[in-house]
Amino acid sequence: MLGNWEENGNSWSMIGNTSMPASGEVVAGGITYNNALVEGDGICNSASEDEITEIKDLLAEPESVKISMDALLYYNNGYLEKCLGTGDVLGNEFFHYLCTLQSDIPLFHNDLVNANGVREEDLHVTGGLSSASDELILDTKYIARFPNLEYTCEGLHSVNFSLETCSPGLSGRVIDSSEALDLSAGTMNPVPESTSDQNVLLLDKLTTHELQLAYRGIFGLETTVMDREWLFSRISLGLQNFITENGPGFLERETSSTEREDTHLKCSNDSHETNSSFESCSPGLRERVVGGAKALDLSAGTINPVPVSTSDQNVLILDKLTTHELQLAYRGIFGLETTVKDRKWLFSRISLGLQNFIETENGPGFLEREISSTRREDMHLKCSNDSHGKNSSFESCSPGLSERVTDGAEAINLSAGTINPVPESTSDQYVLLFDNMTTHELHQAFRSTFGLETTVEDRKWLISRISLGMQKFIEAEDCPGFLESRVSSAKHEDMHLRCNNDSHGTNSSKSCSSGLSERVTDGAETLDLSAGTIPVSESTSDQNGHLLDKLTTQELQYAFKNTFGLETTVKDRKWLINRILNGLQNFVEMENVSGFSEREISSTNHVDMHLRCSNDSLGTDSSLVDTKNVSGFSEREVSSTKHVDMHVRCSDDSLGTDSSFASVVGNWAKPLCSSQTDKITSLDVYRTSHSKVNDTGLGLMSWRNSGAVKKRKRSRKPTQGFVEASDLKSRYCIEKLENRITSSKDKLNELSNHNLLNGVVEMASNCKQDTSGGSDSQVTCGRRKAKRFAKQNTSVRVHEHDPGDNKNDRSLFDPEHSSDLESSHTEWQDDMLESDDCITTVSTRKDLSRRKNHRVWTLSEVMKLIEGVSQHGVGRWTEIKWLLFPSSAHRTAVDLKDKWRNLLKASGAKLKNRRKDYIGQKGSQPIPESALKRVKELAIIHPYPRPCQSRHTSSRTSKLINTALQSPSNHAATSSDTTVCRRGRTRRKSIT
DNA sequence: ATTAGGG
DNA sequence: CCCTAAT
Repeated sequence: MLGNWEENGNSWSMIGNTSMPASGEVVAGGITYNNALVEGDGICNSASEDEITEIKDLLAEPESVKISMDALLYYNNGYLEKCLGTGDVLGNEFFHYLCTLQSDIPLFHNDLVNANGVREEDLHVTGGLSSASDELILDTKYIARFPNLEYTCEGLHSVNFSLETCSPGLSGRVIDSSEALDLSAGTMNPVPESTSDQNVLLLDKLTTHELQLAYRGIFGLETTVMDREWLFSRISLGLQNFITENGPGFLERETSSTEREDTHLKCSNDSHETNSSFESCSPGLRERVVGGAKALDLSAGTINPVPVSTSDQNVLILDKLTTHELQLAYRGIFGLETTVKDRKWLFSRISLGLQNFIETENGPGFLEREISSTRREDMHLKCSNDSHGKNSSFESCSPGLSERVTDGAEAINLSAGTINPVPESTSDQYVLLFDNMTTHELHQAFRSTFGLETTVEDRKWLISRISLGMQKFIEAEDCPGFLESRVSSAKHEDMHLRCNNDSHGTNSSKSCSSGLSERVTDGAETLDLSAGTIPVSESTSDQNGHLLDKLTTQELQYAFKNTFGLETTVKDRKWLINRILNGLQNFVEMENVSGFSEREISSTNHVDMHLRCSNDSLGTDSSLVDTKNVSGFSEREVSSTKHVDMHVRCSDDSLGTDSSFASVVGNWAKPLCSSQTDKITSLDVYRTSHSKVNDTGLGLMSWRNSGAVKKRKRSRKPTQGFVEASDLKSRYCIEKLENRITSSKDKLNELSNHNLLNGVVEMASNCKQDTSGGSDSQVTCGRRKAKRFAKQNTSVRVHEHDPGDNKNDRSLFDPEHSSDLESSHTEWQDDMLESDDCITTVSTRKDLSRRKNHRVWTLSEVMKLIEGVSQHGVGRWTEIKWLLFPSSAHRTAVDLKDKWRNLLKASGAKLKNRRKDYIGQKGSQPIPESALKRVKELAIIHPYPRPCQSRHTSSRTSKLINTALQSPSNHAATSSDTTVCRRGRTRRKSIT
């Protein structure tokens, strides 16, 4: 025993270096730590007394219980299918396992850096445990019991690699310069082909849940996103970052540790051909901010609407993190410690950070993945057709980057194919410039760039970050002035930095401005943030900048605060304008790409926008925009009562015609005169309107400025339908908002002086015309139209809708909401193509109160349900609904439950009186045998009704044990097992 | 508010 | 899919 110590109530004990049995590649001379706790994401920690006790108790159990330890490990490592009865523990609780950890270096706790410069956090198994310790997890023989102490996981030595190689700082750690990544040069993507290829393949083989775990391992964030592509891309990003941070060796280690070299990976470069055409995805996308004074055109043709499901989930994820975890995430992303407690601020920063990764570090390929991650396979987005299947490879995103060498002269090439080609000359000089700066100067530059203090000493990191930041400046600004000012501030006037717009102007201005127009309302101006492509086009920034130019410095500061949530005292107008433009740009992009910002926005302001655009099969673009609760945008600190909830959706018809976009954003920034005060409550106004739009795809912008807005207090709760109609977060926000509004009118008035929002937009909408629709769809469509019409003509009435109406009346809003409010692609598709047309009114209108809304379950829905059950277990219907059907207004938790019940019947899994002749009902879509089989399996793993939750869940472990005991065997659930498991409601009932 | 279960 | 009881 080398020593014990305590920290924060946790005790660490360092024991001798001999207790770890050799098993392959044991680290020579390693030190073995007892009672190390390895968290699910691979972070090592010391075990608390309780945890040690729990594990000890567990080990004291009879042999028969040992399986639960396996289950624990499986669970911890994401092999859910091997983890029995995880239903009860699948919440958000993590389980840790206690182990003996071996390291060849002393290990300290709490971020202390030891003599070797290895911090605890660098023990992180970067690939996620699932890949890092396969053998440990897969083979329980590695779980051996040691006579005198705790569980020892021999396999853990595999974790050691991260000890050896993960490095806190780049500077001293890049070993082989020939291989090393030079952050100053390109920052991104000098990923060796082989590496990324293998990586991708590797990822490909992981289950979705494993991907989620990998995600967690990398980002330290829990994710429930099911979309594999999304996960791929995120994980890839994360790995990419680790590469840059930890040196190139990482991936190889990662790869080899998985022992999956067998597959060859090929990187197809085909995809980058299509990278460039973001604008083709959404040629006319635009968003409008409307309001008292200005219209904000946030349109970004670029980034396509990310399905709300994703962003919802992201938001939920972030939401579930503690503030401290958010701070950690922040650190992970920005490399900066933060003590900011403001969750919203953290949200936004983290979101921005992720966004930046998307934009600048990974190139268009990522975005394509984003797009593809929407699962809108049927959208026929031109821009992603060919490529998203190949999103796997980094180099396809940035062909040639891998060849880049890392000498400073190579410069920062962030262009990654198509995004923002920075003239090399510029970036070259850039890098040289930075190289000549002192660390302190870099700190200053960093501060000026990001508005954040940093104490990071790593020059390369700083340079890369600053470069990234400057890159954004370059994009957003017409330029030279900015760079020059930077230069001079860095006392390097001798170097001329030039921003050669020519080199990238091509892809920006033209495509960006398609359809852009400056809107003037009420003598106000439009802030046009639109950018057809990622880079902020000149025209864009010109326009916006122009607009911003007219603001006073103070107003700019105010806008800055609204945008970033940061107070600034910077007087430099240009800086402010740039930052604001960038920020707004980020908002747009984030909104569309990652959706993270939704949280940020929604938690403060409330603009609930639902944009939909679809093309009919005749090729005529039609658009529908439904705006709800357009109330505000910006000004978080002051108000915190606004909510912006934007959902942009776009779809193309099967003919692949371009989709058009329309959007609305609330008012922005300009203070209202006090007479407009009450208009701040415009969020209470819920108006929609329709109009047909031609294939300009842009023509549907119509809005009312605040003066035209009818104000109305929402005196009642919205109908259920309305509430349901909004997807989860907006729902929450709405409710919150309502509360706040009613409770703090005064504050609102005050706010209105600051003016946040007051616009209401009416958007034209056009019911999708379904040529394929027979009479059925016509009926449906007609119904929908009727509803919309009703809505249109009674916009405000929506709120007056008597909540006491028959519940079924929610259908009045349902379709609207389900199609307009959802942005989940899948959902939308379901709605538009399936559900909508499949809604059948069973009874005639005579029996309105009794009518039955029958929506045929689509196969995709069924699959989602199955996936949901497998993930969350039976009985967590709400959870499943939120996570997998986040935007389906129909498909309530009850529906899911019912459907599952039916699936059980159909699958032949025994549920009560199973009728074999159930089989498929005619008319309904046949469920593939494989799916039914899956259901059957799940029925075994997750007995239905699910077992009652153990009452005594005092400890996580015991909870898990209970769970494991309830389903003793995953390998072969015997009938007796099942019986044991079946102590659900049925049984209780029989007892009663 | 959510779930189980009957209809 | 609806409804209700139970929690």
